[in-house]
Amino acid sequence: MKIDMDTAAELLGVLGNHTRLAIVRMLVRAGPQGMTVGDIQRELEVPGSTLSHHLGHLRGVGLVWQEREGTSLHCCVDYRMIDALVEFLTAECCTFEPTMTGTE
Amino acid sequence: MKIDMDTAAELLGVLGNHTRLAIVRMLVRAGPQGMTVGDIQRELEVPGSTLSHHLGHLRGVGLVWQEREGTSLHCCVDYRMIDALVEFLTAECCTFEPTMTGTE
DNA sequence: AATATATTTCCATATTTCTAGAAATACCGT
DNA sequence: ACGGTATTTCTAGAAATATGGAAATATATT
Repeated sequence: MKIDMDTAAELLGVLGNHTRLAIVRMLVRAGPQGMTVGDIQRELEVPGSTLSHHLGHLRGVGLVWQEREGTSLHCCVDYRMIDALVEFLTAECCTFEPTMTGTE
Repeated sequence: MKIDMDTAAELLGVLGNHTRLAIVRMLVRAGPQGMTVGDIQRELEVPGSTLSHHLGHLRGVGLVWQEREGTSLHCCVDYRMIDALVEFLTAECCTFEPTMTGTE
């Protein structure tokens, strides 16, 4: 997956918050089955409304998706987005040679 | 170079701004000799005070350092910081197995 | 229907960030 | 010392973000 600079800046901005980065890290570690909002809330000890707000951000940029299971919402991270961000940084910001794929 | 989550969040936040990401990308492409503030300003067409503000942020987290040459200030990106960020993302956020280096 | 649990939405407030003009500072050439 | 170019600091307004309580919504159980 290839992302442009606007998308990259957006992803970076969303991850550039302590709480949200912690959420993503937790979700990554939780593996494919993810965690419920409540699980996250208990671990992070953050009010529900605040957590929901942050999850909204993460959902908004596609880093996290949710699936209802009964009364709970399972949250899963989309690894592809993180991979895409790493790829962007590596390709665009880690070399002083113009990108070899020559997109522009 | 290994960074912790607070540092990573800080770096991500600073890079999560369109203008600043553009600056870093430009500096990376400019190579080791970097660019002057004026060069950046001409390319980005942003007021000096605004640019200076953003450069301050980048300097603050160590992503950019500056060296005076006459009346101009040469700006250079610290590749190690970007590498460190990529490493952090790869190690902490790209796998659902606990880090194999077992730091905690 | 009533209750309980899980989560979000609404709302207000506090704080930070972005932006940029104006003034100040730094350096250089004459 | 003066004038010019480069850049920062000061200042402030506007916009965005963060936070969390209270009410609303969704689902399940009895």
